[in-house]
Order: sequence, then structure tokens, then C-alpha cells
Amino acid sequence: MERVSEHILDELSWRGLIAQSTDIDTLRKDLDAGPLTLYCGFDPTAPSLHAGNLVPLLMLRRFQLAGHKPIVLAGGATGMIGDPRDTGERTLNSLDTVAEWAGRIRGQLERFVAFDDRNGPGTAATIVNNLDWTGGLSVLEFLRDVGKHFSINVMLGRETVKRRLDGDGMSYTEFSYLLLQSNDYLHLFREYGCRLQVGGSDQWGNIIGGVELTRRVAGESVHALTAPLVTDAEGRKFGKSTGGGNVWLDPAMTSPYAWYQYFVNVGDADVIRYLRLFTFLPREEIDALAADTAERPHLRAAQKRLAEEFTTLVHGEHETAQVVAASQALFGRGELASLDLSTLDAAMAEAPTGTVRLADGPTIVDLLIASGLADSRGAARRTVNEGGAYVNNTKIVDEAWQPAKEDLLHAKWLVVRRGKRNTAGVEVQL
RNA sequence: GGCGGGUUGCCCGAGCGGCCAAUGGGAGCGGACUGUAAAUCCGUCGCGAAAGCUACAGAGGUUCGAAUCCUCUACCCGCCA
Repeated sequence: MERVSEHILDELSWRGLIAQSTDIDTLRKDLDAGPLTLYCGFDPTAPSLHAGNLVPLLMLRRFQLAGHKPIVLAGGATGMIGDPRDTGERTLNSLDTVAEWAGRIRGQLERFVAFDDRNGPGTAATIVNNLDWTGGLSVLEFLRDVGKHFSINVMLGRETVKRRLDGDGMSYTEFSYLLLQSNDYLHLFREYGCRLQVGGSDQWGNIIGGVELTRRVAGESVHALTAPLVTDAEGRKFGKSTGGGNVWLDPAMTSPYAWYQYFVNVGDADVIRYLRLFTFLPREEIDALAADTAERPHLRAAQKRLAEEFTTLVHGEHETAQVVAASQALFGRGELASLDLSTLDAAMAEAPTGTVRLADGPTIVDLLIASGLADSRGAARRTVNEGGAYVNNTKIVDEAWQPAKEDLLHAKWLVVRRGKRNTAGVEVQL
């Protein structure tokens, strides 16, 4: 697969991954001078990373593939403080919680970069936790060695700070977050010679803080590079638009099937951009998919490709093959009744499922609830009355409808659907 | 430490002691259109078949009756020291 590789910065540029940067020409020169060490941090603010976190994480991988050395940072320390956000003061998580989440997230982070030199000499990744150098720092050391280099005047000018001061205000704790992250950059510069920090564009201020600190303390000029925050065409924050919650990496929180379905359902207006952001497909291939989407949108070729690639990246090839097969079985044109048992069993293993006993005389309402497609009997009845309930692709309009033995696929399954795109299985016991 | 303001459903936000399960917006969900898309339009949106139950930070209280009044607790905000 050897091909003339384009410069990493050019690739990032056409992928739409560059929002802001410090002197990009100098950065280019430094990159060309040999393996550059760069880092990106991930705070444990939840038990799992979500899809949006993958933009900067994959950016590390892109740099590694281009022959540079990534440092992945789990924010065991910064996660105890909380990066200020616009909406208001965060509630502190307990130390145990942060430690547990940091551990889980570290495990996820490790899967996206190579810890050996397979991408070239000096490119083996390193994973660190900022608690290791921040935990033992005394207040006095911190205030003298770090705090003294920060101007309150400048900090007050930051957008987030301004917004918070206009709103609910901000605690000293969150106000200090910048110093911790800045100190991380300085530390990594000293320990590893790290000269580039990447992150989402919301991290720009924090990253620049580290750049400034490094310049003042070490007299060295290091780089910053941010990627745009991912939003959909409506400007909504990525991963929030469908079904409410976030799309998590942890398969226990978002099943691979649900993950795949989420991306298969991405709108035309977003899919090409997502392909650039979330996959490693070359430019020509993405352009071809863009043309495809323009000409034959109903085939959803780009969506399928995005979902496949991205599911493979996160859950592996085997799992992806399973969920693709399951999706085809459940959404395909073919008759559900013509699926053979093993295909059906496999599909049901991926989709959400529930169990019901025929002896209990379950109604459509019970099926919707058992399958998890409805949260309450009221919601289930509403679905039926709205004409959104299906069993084995047949619309059910009567709340009292009950499945008969003959309705069972392979004497065992009912495929229940709510609306057009929410399908689940119910295993029926006699 | 003092004084004042706030805490409402997934989010924002209105709410006269009874007519409040609580206006409105957004999100979500279903339908029509289509392509498991977008936009648009329509409907829906605590639990329960119903009686009724659970809800307006938490705990008490006043009242025939409270999200609305009082007390205490917790958290947030502002001003002063």
C-alpha cells in the first residue's frame, strides 16, 4: 500500500481538521525535521469516550501514521477540576469516580495508537496521566512556579470566562483549570520534548496557555493546532442529535449495532464531512462517494461506508460484519420470514431484544415494552394509535392485537418495529 | 460573618393558595412526503385502562386545599465585611 504520501498538514487541511494553529509554516518545518512529539489530553468526565472525542484522537493517529510520535494523556488530574464550560459550574466528581473513569478511558485511548515503532523509528506512542505529575504538586510550588506566569487580565478576557462572568459566575477551581493544562504541556515538553498539542477548537485557549507558559519558562516556541468542533449541518453538537444521548465507545453503553445505525442514519449534508473527519479513506474515494451521494442519494452508499469504516475502527471487523448483517436482515427488502434461523439468530444477537411468554397472552403493547422500543405502556399504546407499530413488518393498529403461534419466525422470534428505524427482537417462549 | 436573590419536567423557561401534571420554546417520539436523509406540515410528549398515583432541590409546618405561605437543611448567585 505504498503511495506517495502527502504532507500531513495538507491532509488535515483537506479533511477539514484544521481550525486554528500557531505559526503553521514553522510547524511544517518542524514536522519535516523528523519525528515530532505531540500530545492530546482527554479528561474523564464520563465513564467512556464518545464519538466526538475521536476527532482529536484520530488526529494523533494520523500524525503517527505520518511518522510522528503521539502522547495520549488521560486527565486524571484535570478531570478532578473540570474544564469550564459555558453553561455553568460543574459539580465535582468524587476522586474514586474520576480515578475509575480515567482508567476506563485510558483503556479506550490505548486502542487508537500504536505503542511500537511500526510506523517508523521513534513513533511509538506513550500514554500518560497528568495526575502523575500534578498529584504531588504543592500549592505553593504551583502558585510560584506556574501561577506567576499567568496574567489575570488575560484570563479574564477569555470567551468562556467572560460568558460565565455574565452568567452564573465561576469558581476559583474552574478558573484555575487553564493553569493545570498549561502545566501539562510544559511538563511534556520537558520530559518528552513534546512540541505540539492538538485538540478541539474549544481547547484553543487552554493550549495557547501551555504554549505561552513554555515560552516563558523554557524559552521555547511550541505549537498548537485545533480541529473544529464537530456539529451537524444544523450546528447541533455532534452526537446529540439522534435519540437524545451521546454515542459512546463503550459497547455496554452504546451497542455496536446502535453505533452503526447512528452513522448509517447521518444526513446527506453531513456524511461526506464525517467521512473526512472520522475515516482514513483517501481523498479520491471520499470524492467518489460524494458524487455517489449527489447522484444516487437513496442508495446511501456514503452513509453505509461511513458506518462500516467507523464501526470497524471502534469495534473491529468481526463485530462490524455482524452488525452489517443484522442491519441488512432487519432493514433489507427481503421478507423476514425467508431469513434462515441462523441469520435471524445472528441479527437478533446484535439488535436490542426482550423476552415474552406466549402463555401470558402478550399484546402488541407488551411486545413494544419487552423489546425496549417503548418506555411505558402509555407510550406503547400511543405508538400503536399513531400507526407506528409493526410486527414482522406488518403494521399493527389494534392495541389488543396478540401474536399467534403462526406469527413466530422459526417458532421463536418476533421482529418488532417502532416507526421506520427502530427495530428490535422479541424472543417468544411458549 | 452580614444582607439580598435563586433552585420547576430531558434542556431553557413561565407560574395568581384552589380552575396546575403545571403556559411557552427547544429536543425527543409517531404520521404524511422520501431514501433507515434533510426541509416542511400534522400529531404527540409523567405513570396508570381507569379510579388514582408520583412530581415543582430536601425535610418539616400553616391551610379544607400549596409548585405557590412559613421554618430548617443543602447547593448556586450577587452585594458588603
